[in-house]
Amino acid sequence: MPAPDKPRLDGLEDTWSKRWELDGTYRFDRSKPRSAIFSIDTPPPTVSGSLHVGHVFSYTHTDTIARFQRMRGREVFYPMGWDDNGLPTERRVQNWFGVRCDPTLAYDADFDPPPEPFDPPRAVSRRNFVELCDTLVVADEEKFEELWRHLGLSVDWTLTYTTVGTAARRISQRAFLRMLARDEAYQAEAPTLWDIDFRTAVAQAELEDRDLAGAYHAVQFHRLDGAPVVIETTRPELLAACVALVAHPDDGRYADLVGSSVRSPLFGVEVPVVTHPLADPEKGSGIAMICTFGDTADVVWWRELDLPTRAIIDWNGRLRVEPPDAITSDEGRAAYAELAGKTVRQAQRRTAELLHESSELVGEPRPIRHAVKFYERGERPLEIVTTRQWYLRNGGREPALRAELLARGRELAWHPDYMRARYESWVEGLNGDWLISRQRFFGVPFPIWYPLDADGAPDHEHPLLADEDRLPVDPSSDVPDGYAPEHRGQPGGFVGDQDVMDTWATSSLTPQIACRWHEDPDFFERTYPMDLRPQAHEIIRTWLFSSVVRAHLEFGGLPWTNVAISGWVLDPDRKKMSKSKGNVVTPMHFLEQYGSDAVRYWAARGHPGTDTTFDEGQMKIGRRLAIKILNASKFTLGVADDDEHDIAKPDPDAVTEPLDRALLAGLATLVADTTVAFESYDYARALDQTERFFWGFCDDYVELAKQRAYGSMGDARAASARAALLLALDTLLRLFAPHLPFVTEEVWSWWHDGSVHQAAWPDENALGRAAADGVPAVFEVAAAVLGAVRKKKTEQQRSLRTEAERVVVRDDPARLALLRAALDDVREAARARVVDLVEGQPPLIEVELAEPDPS
RNA sequence: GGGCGCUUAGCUCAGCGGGAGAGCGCUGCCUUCACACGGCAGAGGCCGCAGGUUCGAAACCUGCAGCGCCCA
Repeated sequence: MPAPDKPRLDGLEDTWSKRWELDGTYRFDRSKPRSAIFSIDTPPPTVSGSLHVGHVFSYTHTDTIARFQRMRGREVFYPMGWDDNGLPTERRVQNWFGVRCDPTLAYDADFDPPPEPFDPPRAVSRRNFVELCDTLVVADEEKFEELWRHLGLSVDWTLTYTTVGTAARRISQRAFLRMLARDEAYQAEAPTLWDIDFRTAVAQAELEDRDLAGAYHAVQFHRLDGAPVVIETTRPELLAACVALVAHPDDGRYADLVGSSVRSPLFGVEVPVVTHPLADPEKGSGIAMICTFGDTADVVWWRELDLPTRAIIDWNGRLRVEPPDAITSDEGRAAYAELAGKTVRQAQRRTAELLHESSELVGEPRPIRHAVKFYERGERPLEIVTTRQWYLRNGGREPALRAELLARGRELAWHPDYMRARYESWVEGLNGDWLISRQRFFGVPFPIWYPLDADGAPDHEHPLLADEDRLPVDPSSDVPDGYAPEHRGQPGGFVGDQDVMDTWATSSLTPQIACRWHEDPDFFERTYPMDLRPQAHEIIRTWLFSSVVRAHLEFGGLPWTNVAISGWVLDPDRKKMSKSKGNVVTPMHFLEQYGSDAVRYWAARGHPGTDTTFDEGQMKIGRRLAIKILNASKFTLGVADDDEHDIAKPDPDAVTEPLDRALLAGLATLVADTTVAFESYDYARALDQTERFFWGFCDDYVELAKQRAYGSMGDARAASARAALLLALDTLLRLFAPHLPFVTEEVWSWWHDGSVHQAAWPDENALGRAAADGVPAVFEVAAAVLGAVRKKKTEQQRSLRTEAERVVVRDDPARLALLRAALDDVREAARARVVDLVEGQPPLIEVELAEPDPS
C-alpha cells in the first residue's frame, strides 16, 4: 500500500486501536517460559474517579517501556486493573443508587438495582452492596478502557482484574489467613488513630500533618501543699483525661517536683510528675500534661511509663457522658458534667471558661500555629481512641523485620535511584505495626467469626477461621463451619467480624492478584515475581512499601525487580494537579485536538521521577513531529520505490556512498544509545536522542542526498541513497514506535506486513555492518557547509533555490578529506556551481551567490 | 528539625569534566518537485550565590540562598 498523497494524523487512533484488538497485537502468550516474559504490575486506577492528564502522563511512561521490551523480544505481560475497592466507590454507589451498606442485614437474592436512587436511602446487605458496585463500575471501566485504547496503551485487555472482585477478595483473604497462621497478623486492643467523621481507624500511612491554628492555654495545677504548677496545653479539654505531668529528665526547673504528685484544676485528680526524654524543655513551660490521649506522644508516654487509661473522647468525637472513675469529688464531677456530650471544640471553649472562673487559667490563651495529624481524606483532626483492631507486622515494632525490609529496598532497582531514600526514611520512621481493620462496610471483609458465650459476648481470643477452599467469604452472610444460620447472634452461637480490610491490604497484593496466586499455579509460575512496578512517588510509603511487606513475608522475596517512579503533572503555577485542588485537566479534549501521539510525546518527555508542567506547547511540537514523520516517510518511500527493488527489504550492500555510510554509522550509534537509555528505563532520553537524530535526518541528510536519490548521479549512486533512506526510515520508525505508536504503525503499514509493534528493536550491529567504513563526521561536515550556504541565502533574503556562484571552504586537510567524500552531494544540495577546498586555518566557509535574475 | 530533588535564554526543558544547547515565543526571510498542520535563519544567557579541586567546571566537592517534595 503506497503512501497517500496527503497523509493525515486524524483518525489513526480509531483505525489502529481497532486493528490491534482484531489482530491481538498485544495479546499475552502464556506459553512462554518465565525468562522470556516481562511482567508489569500496573497501578489500578480508581474507577470512581475520572482519569486526568496525570494518569495519561504516567501510564504513557509505562507503555513506552512495555513496547520497548516487546520489541526486544520479551513476551510482555501487561494487564490493567481497576481499583473499585474503598471509599470512593462506596460513596459513589451510595449516591448513585440511594443505598447504604448495613452488614448486619441478610443477603437479598431478589434485590435488583433501582432505576432511580432510593429516597430516602435504603439499607442493603454487604453482599448486595458489592453487587451494586459491580454493576456500577462496569460502566466506569468501559469509559476508562476506551480512553486507554485511544491513548494507545499496549495492554492485553483480556487480563483485566478488579480489586474488589471475587478473585481479589479470595486472594486477599487467603493472604490474611496465612499471615494469621504465621502470627504475622494479630488482633489487639490499643490506642488507635481515629477519624471521628468517617468513624474508622486510620493507619500511619494514611496520616498527613496539617498546619492548624491553636492556642496555648496556661493552666495551673496545684502541688499538694497548694503551690501552683503551670503547664501549657493546646488541648485543655482533655484535662479530665490527664494521667500525669511530664518534664525532661535533665530539666532542673522541675527536679524537685519529679516523683511527687499534683492535683489537676477543676477535677481535683491527683497525678504523678514523671520524666521522659520526649518532653521538650523548649515547648511551652517545659512541663506538659499527659492525657489519654491527645496525640501520639501521649501514647508513647502512656505505654513506656505504664500510666493508667482515662479515656474521655468517644468514637463520635464527643466527650463521654460518664466521667472517668478517677474524678471523685463533687466539684470535679460537676465540672465534668458541664463538658459531657460536647464536641471537642465545644468542650475546649467551656473548659477555658471554667478555668477562667476558677482563676486557674493564667493570662489569655496564646495563639500558635502547629502541625496536627489528620486522616488524609479527613476534615477534622484525628482523635485517639482505644479499640480492638487487626494489625499486620511491618517492622514497626521489630527491628529485625525492619532491617530485612530495608535490605529488600536496597535489593530493588529504583528508577530513578534516589527515590529509594523515600522508602528508607519511611521504614526507619515506622512507629507501630500496620493497622488494617477499618470500621467501614464496603471492602474485603475479614474471613473471621467469633463464638458467642452463654451471655452472648464474643470470644475474641478464639476466632473461627474460614477454610481456604471456601474463600471468599462474607462473615456477615456466610456461616462458620459447625454452625447454622440461626446461631448468628445467639448465646452459644457466633458473630461475624464486622470490619473490612484497609484498601492497601488488598492493593498490596496486586502482583499476586494479577499473576493469579493459587488461582492458576502455572500462570503464577510464569509471571511472578514481576519485572516492573510503575508508580508515583507519593505512594511509596503505602503501595510500594506494603507490597514489599506482603511479598517478603509470604514469599521471602521482592514482588518485582524494578520500580519506575513517575513524577506529577503540575499546573502552570507549578502546583500538583489533583482533584482536591480543582485544577485537573481531563485528557480527551487534548487527545482529540493534538492526537494521541502528540500527547504521548509531551508525557514521554517527562523524565522518570521528575514533576512536569502541563504544557500544550509540547503537544503542538509532538503533533508537528508526527506530521513530519508522515511527510518524511512519504518522501522516502516515494523516491525509493523504483519498481525494481522490494522497498520492504533494502539491500545494505547497495550503500556505497560515503555520505550514506556516514548516516548509517550515526544511526548505529543512535540505536546503541537509545537501547541503553531504555534498558535503564529512561524513555525520555531515548526519545530525545531519536528526535534529535530525526530532525538532522530531515533537514540535512535528505536535502544532501535528495538529488542523487532522484538519479542525478546515475543508478548505482541513486541506489545507495535509496537503500540508506529506507534503512534509516525503517530504523527510525522502530525507535519512535514506543513513543508514537499510531503514526509509526500507519507509516509501517505503507510498506511492511505486520505491526511495527511486533517488529524487532533495531540491531546496531547490522547497521554498523551496513555502514562499513562510514564515519558520522562526513555527514556532519557536509551538513555544516550546507548550513552555511542556507544562512547566506537567508541573510541575502534570497530563495534557497538560488544558485551559488562559488563556495570556498577553508579547513585542515582531515576535515577537507571528509568533505571531499560528499562533495557532489554538497554541491547539488547547495546549488553551487563550484566548491573550492582550501587548506588553512581558521576554518571558514565563504559563499558567493549568483546575481539575482533581473526579471 | 532531618533527608531527597530542583535552580541553565522571556517560557518549558536537555546537557552533568573540554565548543552554552533544543523547542516554544519573538524578529526576519523563503510559496523549495516529502512537508504552509511547513521550511530556513536571527536576536536573546555573569548555566542561583560564594569558595574549593583541576591545565580546564554549567557539570565534581564544600557552604549558603530560594523553590518543591518526603519524613519527624
